[in-house]
Amino acid sequence: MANGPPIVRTRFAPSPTGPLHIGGVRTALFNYLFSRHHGGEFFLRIEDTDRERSTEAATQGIIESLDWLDLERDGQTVFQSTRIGRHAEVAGELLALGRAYRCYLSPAEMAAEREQARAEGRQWRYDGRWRDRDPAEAPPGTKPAIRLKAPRDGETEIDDLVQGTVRVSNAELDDLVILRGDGTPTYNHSVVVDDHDMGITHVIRGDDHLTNTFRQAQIYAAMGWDRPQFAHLPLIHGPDGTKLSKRHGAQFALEFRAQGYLPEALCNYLLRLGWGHGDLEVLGREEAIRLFDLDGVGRAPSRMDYARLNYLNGVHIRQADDGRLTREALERLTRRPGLVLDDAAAARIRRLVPALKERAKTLEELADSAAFLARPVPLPIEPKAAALLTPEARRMLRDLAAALAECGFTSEALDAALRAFAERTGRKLGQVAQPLRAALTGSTASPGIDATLAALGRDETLSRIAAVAR
RNA sequence: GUCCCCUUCGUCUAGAGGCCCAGGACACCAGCCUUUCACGUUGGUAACACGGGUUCGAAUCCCGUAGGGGACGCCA
Repeated sequence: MANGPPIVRTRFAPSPTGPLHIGGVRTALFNYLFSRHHGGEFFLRIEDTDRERSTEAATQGIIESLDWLDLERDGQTVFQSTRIGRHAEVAGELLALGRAYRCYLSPAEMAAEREQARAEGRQWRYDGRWRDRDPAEAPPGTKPAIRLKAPRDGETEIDDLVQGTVRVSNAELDDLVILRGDGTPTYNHSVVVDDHDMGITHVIRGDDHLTNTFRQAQIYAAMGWDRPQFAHLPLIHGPDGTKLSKRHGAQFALEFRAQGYLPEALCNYLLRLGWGHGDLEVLGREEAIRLFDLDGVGRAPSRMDYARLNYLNGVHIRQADDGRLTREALERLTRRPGLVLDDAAAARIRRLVPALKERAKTLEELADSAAFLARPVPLPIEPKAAALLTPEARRMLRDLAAALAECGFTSEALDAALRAFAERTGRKLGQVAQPLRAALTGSTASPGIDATLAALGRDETLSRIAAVAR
């Protein structure tokens, strides 16, 4: 490829006013995948011009979220607040060009008019009263805002890569403020200036920005700048079709992490939510980059389906590296009371993870199912498990312990030993395995009993049996 | 209220005029596998919002209706 600017340059531009929302994650993901698919670049820009609501903690949370999801950025993070001088400069150019003007209508007056209009059931729209008025008539002491001289006739049209051609009559759009009375830029203005200066070629964002795009298009036009391509992604709703909220479940990236979702599973889920490629359901990062494009994105909003996310998380857990899963389980278990996480326990967990991961939907479940391996004797026994430990079963376990003391502790040898013991004592395998499982795990559910025994090792096994045997 | 957008199984989607009395996946139900729980596997229930056109033929094109969403700030 020759030198020169990349064909594709995208950005994710959140405002740091709270945790990164699942909708934002998907926007970031699509921007990332699109740029990577086309061999382009992906930037992060923090839109922190609202000093009141922006926080450093939120910025850190966004970065931490993106890092967790492995959405790697190019270049330095851009902080919009550092660019307000440039925003003002462009506003000045617009003024000089005669494409903008000072408006002395005070915010208080405007609010009053708006209130009045609402009371009368009308929509208030700025009438452009300061467009051609002599600034000499300005009321003293009012700091003017700068408004764009928006076209009044015709229509503004955008060719959206997802939504198709959308147009609106210019009569619907009033002269928007680009610079406030205090000299700070408004959102629509700073976005345009930054996207232009950063050389952004594709603006991929939530559908809630679609109508902003018309106003932004007018700024591009006034400055004589080329517009980037736009792609507006449909929003994500809660399972019931209403706005996703706390009562539906996790909604922030780091909440999903805390609940034990793998980043690749969340990305897989979000990718397939609102995008499809034939019958493909399970995709890793490489494949996603290879196949993703905007023409596969649907136009209708979609609902969050936690059950499906659980399924995909299970699939990715089963595909995940055992060492990684062991570390995850261990880390989660250190936060739980009543466990002894010494080297021996860690080794037991490491041995059983290959079997445990087959049945876990989340890392929390994985940790749950591994916890018994780190529990000191005597184990707490669940009621259903206790019911299996009848006097007869306890006597059987005493005899079984003798057999196990002689046995090699590999799954194969243990399986053979158990079958032999069952046959010799005239029991079905289940009649041996279930009480044994109860004694070893305190539960009625665990991986195969042979693998469980092998993971525990001889000493721990015999000690656990001794605690309940008669 | 005004403007813009959307509408295939409960959910995510495949489908770009005949391959579709609509395919896949999750969820759900039943069977199989089995030492438990999972996994896996086999089968099943289940959708083109509605009404008009256009066409030999429409889930696919057009128009209406209904429903849903978004935007209407000197917030982002």
